[in-house]
Amino acid sequence: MAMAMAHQHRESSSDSINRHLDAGKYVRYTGEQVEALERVYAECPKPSSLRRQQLIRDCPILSNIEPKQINVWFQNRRCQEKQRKEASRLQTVNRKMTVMNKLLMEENDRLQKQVSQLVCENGFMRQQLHTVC
Amino acid sequence: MAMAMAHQHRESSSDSINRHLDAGKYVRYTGEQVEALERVYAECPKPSSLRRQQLIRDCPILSNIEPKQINVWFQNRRCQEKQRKEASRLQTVNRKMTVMNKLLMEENDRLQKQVSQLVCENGFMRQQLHTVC
DNA sequence: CCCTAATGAGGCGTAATGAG
DNA sequence: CTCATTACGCCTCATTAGGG
Repeated sequence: MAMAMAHQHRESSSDSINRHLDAGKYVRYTGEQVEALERVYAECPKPSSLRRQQLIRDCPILSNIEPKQINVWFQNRRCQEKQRKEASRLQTVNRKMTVMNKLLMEENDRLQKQVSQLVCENGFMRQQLHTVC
Repeated sequence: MAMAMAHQHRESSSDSINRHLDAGKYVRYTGEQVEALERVYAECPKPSSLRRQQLIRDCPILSNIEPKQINVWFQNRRCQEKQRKEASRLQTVNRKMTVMNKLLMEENDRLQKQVSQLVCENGFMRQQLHTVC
């Protein structure tokens, strides 16, 4: 019945490569492509349009990507870095604060004890002065 | 049973039918649409596929959106909330830590002064005891 | 630039199916 | 029957891409 039909093989003719070749708009770039782009990004996160065109020319791996897409890639890449950087900044600040907090509490404790000690000695001496006079 | 339903729906509205419908690709949903979706989201961030279909039926504003798109909307919405929540959590923790830190430093300061004071008194009395004996 | 819609990859749970 | 496999649906996550 319907259940049996359901398990017939569905025509999955959408290989990622075919998708790219026909009218499919959305493509994942290959590991190599991303790697190449990342290498450029590391040196220059904001390449000029000239630089981008050069990139496409020199790098055969990227030749099937449109200049506009390259531009979008860099925009998205910058955005991503910004977000990650902010997140990790907050994390770092957080960690440091935690450590600082701990140290302060320890110091606080130490001072508390010191105060008690001194107060104690103080009282003792005060008493001795009284008995002497 | 739920599976069977899902498959039936899959069969009835086959891929080929959907193809030409998503010819006009990327659309921003209107304020009203988003508002309606948000209202549902507030109560149920993860509606079942049945619930989503209901939603489309009851809500004329959403009738021109495909079930799949509704699903995508909820997925993206959940993702967004998660990110925002995490970010604001970190901010909050940070603020609290800052306050805590400040208080601790003040307390520390106070204790420092108290210690100096006590040490001073202490030295003085020690001297007095010496002169007396 | 920013926000967000759309897509692909990969993981998880489970119903269907086949082998023993 | 049980156990392993597998195909499917749904989810998250990261990524690509469209428009304001």
